[in-house]
Amino acid sequence: MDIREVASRARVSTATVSRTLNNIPTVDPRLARRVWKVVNEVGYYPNKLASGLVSGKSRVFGLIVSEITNPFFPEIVQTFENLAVENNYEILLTSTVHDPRRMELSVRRMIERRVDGVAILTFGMEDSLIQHLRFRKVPLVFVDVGPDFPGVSNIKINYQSGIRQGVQHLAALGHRQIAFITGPLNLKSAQARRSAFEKSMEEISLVPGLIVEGDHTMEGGMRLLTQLVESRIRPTAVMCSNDMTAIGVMREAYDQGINVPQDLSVIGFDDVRLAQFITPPLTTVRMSQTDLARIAFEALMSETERQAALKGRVDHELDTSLVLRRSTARAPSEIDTSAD
Amino acid sequence: MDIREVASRARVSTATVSRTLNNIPTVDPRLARRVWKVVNEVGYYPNKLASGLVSGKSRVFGLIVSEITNPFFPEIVQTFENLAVENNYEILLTSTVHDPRRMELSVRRMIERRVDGVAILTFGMEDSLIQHLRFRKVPLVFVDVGPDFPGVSNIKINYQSGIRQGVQHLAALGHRQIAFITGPLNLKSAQARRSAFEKSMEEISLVPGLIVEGDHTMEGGMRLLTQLVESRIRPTAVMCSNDMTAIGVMREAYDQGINVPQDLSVIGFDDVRLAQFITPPLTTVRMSQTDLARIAFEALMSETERQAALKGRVDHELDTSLVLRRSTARAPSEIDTSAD
DNA sequence: CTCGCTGGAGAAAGCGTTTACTTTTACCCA
DNA sequence: TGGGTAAAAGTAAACGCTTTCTCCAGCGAG
Repeated sequence: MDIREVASRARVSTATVSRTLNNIPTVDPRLARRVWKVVNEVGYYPNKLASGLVSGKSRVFGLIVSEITNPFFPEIVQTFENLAVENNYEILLTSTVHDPRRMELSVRRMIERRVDGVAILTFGMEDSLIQHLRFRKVPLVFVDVGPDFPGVSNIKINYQSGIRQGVQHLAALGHRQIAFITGPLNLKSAQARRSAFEKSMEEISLVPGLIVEGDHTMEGGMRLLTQLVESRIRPTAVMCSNDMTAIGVMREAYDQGINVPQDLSVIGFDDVRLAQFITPPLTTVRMSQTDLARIAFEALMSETERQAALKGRVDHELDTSLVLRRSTARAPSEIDTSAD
Repeated sequence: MDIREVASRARVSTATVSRTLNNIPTVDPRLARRVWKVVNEVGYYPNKLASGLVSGKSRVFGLIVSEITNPFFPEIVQTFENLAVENNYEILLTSTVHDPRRMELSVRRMIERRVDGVAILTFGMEDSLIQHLRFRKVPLVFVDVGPDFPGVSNIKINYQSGIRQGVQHLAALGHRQIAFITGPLNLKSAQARRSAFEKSMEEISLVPGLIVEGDHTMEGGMRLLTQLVESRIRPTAVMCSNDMTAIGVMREAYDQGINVPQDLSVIGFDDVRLAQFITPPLTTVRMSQTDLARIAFEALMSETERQAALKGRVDHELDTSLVLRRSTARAPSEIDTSAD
């Protein structure tokens, strides 16, 4: 069943069928009705491969993530898909699983399918790969790390705001010894979070002395908690560069009989969905995944719809903010002090 | 840059280029080398829309899930994607979010993109929608609920094996009052799990008296734990129809000061990734998501490659089994008894 | 030496749309 | 009534590949 069949049954040309289906307003309503009737009767579904081929727009957006199983991404993918259906796009989901070969394959797949734009939500993408996409004038959107080129947008995360709130929240609860477990420091985003922590501490005259490098995994969190606990000055609170680390910290604390939050307050980062599911529910800095996805999608849309002439780099902002749950409490030392 | 350009630069015909790219063995190695050289030099990426159009195979598999954010699915999607890249497919991911309109859209999108097969991992798909796909001879694979038609495969889950292990594990720990929180009973899979529980209990002469209907959410688990705890006979262990319910149970137990596993043992179902992340790590019945994905993908592949003539319904089996973690322990009543 | 094969390469016909261009139709005004 | 114009419908040429079919060269056998 193709457009010609529909055309002949509706006694019109294929052009008219095409125009009808695409809601071009110049077609006579009576003809349009005839076309729609046939379309519904025979269950005609236009072939997007064909229309993409001739129109030059596939109506597919690429979405490159590092790992689909990373709890940070499902929410993003879901939101992206919601927006896609709303706007008649499909999404081509690709993961790099931290493998350079897969990264390369990702961009190859995107190009071969002729996507109309790509959101790159993974860190550490080779510049040369990006050039392949730029060379073909594919609209791009990055978070944090986008290169400074026309046609590529960038979503700037405001790490400072949320992390400051976290630090001040802890300080208000009487914590002075606040540790910070960073992410892998080759990641720009991890560096930015650490800097935000340092700055926030210094703002209120606390010294950010207890900073250790983690790796954004639960195992890392577990390992580093034991390390922190054994260190000379033992922290009463620990902030983490992401939620998985915080979850590892809490798990190890539980195993060592350290009570969260009574003995130790912990704050995460990201506000991954499962932060609500653990016990106690994790106080964390939210970087809204749905907002992130929406910004990325809309950046792609507007860049795609825009005529080639005035393509420019557009920056977007995403704020972060603390969400209070139950993994933070008054510092234990406070009580000690008052007991002295 | 298209195939003609490559052909002329390599001084061969487009047919030869096409054959070279598709590894058709009949092309002279010297010509092939010339072609590859040009392909690499100019960075030629064939247009899959065009090749899909003419060959009639898009090399895309559809994957319909209920919600991408449901912790059950990310692992499946990831595995599916891994297999897809290995075999030169793409995946068209679609979620129904429990909305009939989205379901309809899902199948429409699949058809319009001319997918080569669809894995339907969501429950309660309208039969009429499925007909649309069957009508177009799209290979289909279901889990549990596939209709009995040629060309549609079905993955049968063996709920009994894992659930029996769970029950016997609890019994061996001295539990007699074992509750079961079901899923929404309009789901076939939830019914099957309940039946498996009943049967497993009866096998060892325990009465499956404490069965309550849940909804596969954490909130449901929380609500039903309080209900169970207040009931006439209080269970010492509870098995749940899925992990989210179990997590809700554990959370509520924590809030009520009930110690897991000392006061209450809990067993989940699915072995969702985050089951390892909570405290204590959840003992649960594994239904391997990677195996499920692999079976589904391979079913689609073999059905797609198979010549139309001998298409038949193929059934596949997926086993379940208990994975021991730390949410189960000796029944508290045992201790009481021995103290008497 | 010619005939018949065979294997490899090229020519060209689509695949199912969109869209630029052409034709038809209808209407209005001189 | 005729000609001009604008709007709507139709014609047909792409889009970038695959694949069938044709062609040609080379080779062995009669």
